[in-house]
Amino acid sequence: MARSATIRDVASAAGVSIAVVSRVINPGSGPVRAETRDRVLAAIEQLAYRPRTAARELKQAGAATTLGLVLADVTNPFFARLADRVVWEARSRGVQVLLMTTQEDPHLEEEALATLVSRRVGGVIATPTATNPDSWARLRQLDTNVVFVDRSLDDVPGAHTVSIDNVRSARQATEHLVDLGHRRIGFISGPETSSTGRARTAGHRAVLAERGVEQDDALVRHVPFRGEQGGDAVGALLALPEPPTALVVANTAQVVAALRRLRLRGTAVPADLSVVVFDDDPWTELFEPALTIIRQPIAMLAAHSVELALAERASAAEPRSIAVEAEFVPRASTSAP
Amino acid sequence: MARSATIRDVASAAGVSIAVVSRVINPGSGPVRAETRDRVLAAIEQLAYRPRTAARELKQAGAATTLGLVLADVTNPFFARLADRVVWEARSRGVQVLLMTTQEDPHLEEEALATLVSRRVGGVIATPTATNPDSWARLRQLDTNVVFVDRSLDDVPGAHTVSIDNVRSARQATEHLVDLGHRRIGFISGPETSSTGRARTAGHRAVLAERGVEQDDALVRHVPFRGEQGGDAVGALLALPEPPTALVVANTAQVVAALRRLRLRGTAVPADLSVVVFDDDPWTELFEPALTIIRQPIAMLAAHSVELALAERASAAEPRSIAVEAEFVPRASTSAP
DNA sequence: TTGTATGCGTTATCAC
DNA sequence: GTGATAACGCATACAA
Repeated sequence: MARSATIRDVASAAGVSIAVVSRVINPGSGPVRAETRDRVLAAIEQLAYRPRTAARELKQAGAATTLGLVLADVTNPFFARLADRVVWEARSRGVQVLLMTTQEDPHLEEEALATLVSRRVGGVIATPTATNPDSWARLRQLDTNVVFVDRSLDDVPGAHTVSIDNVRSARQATEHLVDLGHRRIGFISGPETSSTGRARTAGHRAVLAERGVEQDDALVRHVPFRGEQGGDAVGALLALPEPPTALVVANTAQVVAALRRLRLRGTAVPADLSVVVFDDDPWTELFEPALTIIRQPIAMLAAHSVELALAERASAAEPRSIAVEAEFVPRASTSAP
Repeated sequence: MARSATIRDVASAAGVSIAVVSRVINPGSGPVRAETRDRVLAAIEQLAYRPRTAARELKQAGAATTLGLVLADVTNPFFARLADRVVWEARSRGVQVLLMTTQEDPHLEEEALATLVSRRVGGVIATPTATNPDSWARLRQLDTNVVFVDRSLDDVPGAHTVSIDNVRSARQATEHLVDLGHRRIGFISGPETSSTGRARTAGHRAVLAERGVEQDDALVRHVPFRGEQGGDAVGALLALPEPPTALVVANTAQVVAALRRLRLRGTAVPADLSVVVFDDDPWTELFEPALTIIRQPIAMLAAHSVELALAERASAAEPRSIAVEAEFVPRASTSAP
């Protein structure tokens, strides 16, 4: 309850000036006699003094004690695990993470960015929902590092991007199915406005073309990241006059919804339908049958993101685009048609 | 790149003093002529001015613009969903959330608390790992609201607690199984040092006593929240000379590990073993057989936690202990032995 | 209704 | 080695 100790309290308790205390707190910022330092440290200990972050941030503008993490939805296990790793990486560098969620709502995203601006965070890592050009621009204008992870958006100059090689992973999934003999492959992907959605369908289509498999646009479904439309897409695909014999769920956010629909319909996997999924949760292995998955190297995504977000902010720095390799894990949910 | 606008820039651009700008920014803090306000707002807009949070926090000490959320592990879906709701509740009050994880490591927890102290957060919501008496005390000493959620620890005077009624929920699970005819019920719970672990085993034991079912300490396993010991506990229970015919996994963090072991052993559920689980993830319904669960009202836990964490800090305020009701959801994983 | 001046807790620049 | 002192950006008591 007593007003907490300030640098001044420590100074007078140790019988020195605040300048000396400051030097003790920030080693290397100036000379302090060993004996004096000990006295100061004792006073600090005794008063339980902790320098106020707010004051520090105010003083040294370029601080970077905080990182903004703007996720669509922490409920999604993929994002949750990403958050976990980001927090870990940041902490190991003495940086804290401000977590915000957009629920895929551009308005909320805008709001999040505004507060991030107010806070002058060192950098922001985000799964962008929409191009809020003004907001992102304002952030960049403050010379804040912007890192898009998992997804990315065009039209945001200067933003870094970290994701898996989506074209390649989609290729692997489709190749796997084509090799098994499938010719009609349903593909549920993210919105076409998202780089992720575009890349994954592109990889898929490329393989079909190379293998001479007939393309049918009705088999490719672009589904929003949020909501239950993953289930509807499954329903629509299976209701087709010539339904698919295999399915790739390439929209991480919709995996559970899609599988729930499958279970509900009593569709036998892989007997009636082979399934590959872009998601790696412990439960995908517990699922019956164990699911064939694309495993994203989440720790690596986080490491690169934090690295870029906390980089020395040279405004001229070339925006980087990092693609890490995902792992294809064949399990029991895929078989010959 | 240009140094971002300050209140002074706005003032001179609008041809007024900074005091006026401040009043415009904080409505209700003083009178401003409508016409003047418009001019100021225009300048703010034009300069893309945003007041710096650091400066505000420094000035008004009681601010509460930030909330600390100290979780054991965001990878755990239960905590992830809790985080999601906490962020939501906080945001709706204009408060941001600083996310930190302890990985059940007292040392990391201590570190997290230290930085929270430096930041003078409005309150902290935590799933405490160990009693770091000094750390928690220092926090309370700063008149910071401390809310323990899900678990709680004794020895931390002044801390609020929000959780489900663990005794009651454990009772329901055990009653359900006893009603089905089970007499040997395995019980995997959290550490005995955690209030959660104690309450759940207490509820379990109370029912056995009431129903005249023989108690066997070998059937009750206390397992740490972190690691793979949930699986080992399952193995140990099934290796008993007289193995259980039913199992309650009352350690939310160990649910997946326990089930994985079950799956690995090929134990038939519920034929060989009925299973009740303290966890409500979408996938518990997708699991084969669909799991009988205790559904925790996560949104409510979050709402109460944020409420308490952001409450007016009257240091004399009575520490509150809120218990909300969980829902028992019988599904296919439980049957007569 | 508006403006001036002071302080919040630090860091950093100088003299000493 | 150490100590005054001036910012940092904002809110506010008080004067005008």
